[in-house]
Amino acid sequence: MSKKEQLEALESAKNTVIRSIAETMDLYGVTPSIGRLYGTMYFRRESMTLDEMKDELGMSKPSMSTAVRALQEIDMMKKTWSKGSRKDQFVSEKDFFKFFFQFFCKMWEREVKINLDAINQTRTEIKELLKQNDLDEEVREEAEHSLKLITDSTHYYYWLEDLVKSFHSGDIFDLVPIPEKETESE
Amino acid sequence: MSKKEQLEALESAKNTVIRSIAETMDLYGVTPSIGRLYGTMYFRRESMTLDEMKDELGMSKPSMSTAVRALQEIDMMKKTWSKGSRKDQFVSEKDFFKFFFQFFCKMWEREVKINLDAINQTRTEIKELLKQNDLDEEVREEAEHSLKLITDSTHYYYWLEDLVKSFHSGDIFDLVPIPEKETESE
DNA sequence: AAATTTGTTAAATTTTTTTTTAACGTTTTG
DNA sequence: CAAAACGTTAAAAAAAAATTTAACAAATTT
Repeated sequence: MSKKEQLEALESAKNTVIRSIAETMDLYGVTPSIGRLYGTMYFRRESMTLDEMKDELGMSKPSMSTAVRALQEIDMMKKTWSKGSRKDQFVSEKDFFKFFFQFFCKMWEREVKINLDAINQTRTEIKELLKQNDLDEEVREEAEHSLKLITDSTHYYYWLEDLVKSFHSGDIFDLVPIPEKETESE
Repeated sequence: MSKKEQLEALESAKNTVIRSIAETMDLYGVTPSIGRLYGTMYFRRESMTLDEMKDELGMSKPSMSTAVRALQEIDMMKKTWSKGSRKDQFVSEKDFFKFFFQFFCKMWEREVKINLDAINQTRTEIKELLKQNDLDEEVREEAEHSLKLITDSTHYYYWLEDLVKSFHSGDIFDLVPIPEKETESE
């Protein structure tokens, strides 16, 4: 078996994982191309430049530029200080735990903030409406139902906030411990 | 203030929350239209038919049909047995806790399964390659690196599996308790 | 059994998103 | 300081996704 064939066998084996990573990354809101880029870089020890990426994936440089930015936004890629080269260098985040916590905390915090803001505003408005003394009975009943519904839902958002805290603090590992190594990330 | 104006004020107040729900639901992989449908139905006490939905949102019936299916897939909507009507009736899931657990458990289980399957296959292939006695040194080193990388990553997937278990069992509530009511869901 | 209702699938259209090519501004190098 | 390299933005093209209209199949009613 020639060296070339050996390399091809290795590449083929790695591609299975690259594809599965790209496939499941749709859950993190990235496109298949971006997922493929991450999967490719996941196996790299050294950093890559935009030009290397575009050659590797057979895509344009602006696409790589935007893909890299998208991956940086969800903390799956970091710009690393270029040694000799004047080009930007990037490395993939290989610690899935780190990624997991950063991603979901950010996601849930956004969900809590946007919805609690809206709920608070709506609650104020409904309470204002309920003050009206000429309020139609049907409207009042409807308004009270809506008010109760969103007020109840705040419990969920507060709970989500607490969950994020337990992720940030690392308390989650008391409940679900990490089997071995990789504990000392971040 | 006329009854009509009162109703409009209430609708306007509710719309703030409907919009915020629709906005954050992109995190759950649904389109804005589907998010708006869910937000609309969230405030409804009674079930809705496809025709009522299409009138309410000003969209076509096939769109409602597919939207409802998408929401059912992420457990945000249920078909409810029609009383008098022969049309299908649907109600939104209003318990966000229930939704949260069903959604993320399903999501994470899928991620674990797809990636562990791929990793196992790739591990077998790389180990097979490493058995070759005429293996080029550079290829061997590269193969061993890849093998170590994916083997380490299994710890993450096993941990994710455990996390899902603690969600399913309810153990998560020992760590992050629910403030008040809504505890007895599912 | 014919006609109607209901939900879904199929095809066509529209809209949105992704990707590329071209152009630009900044920095570096000679 | 001119020329080249680099990353990004802008505009155009291509691809993908969402939406609608049309057609269909199953069930129900008359």
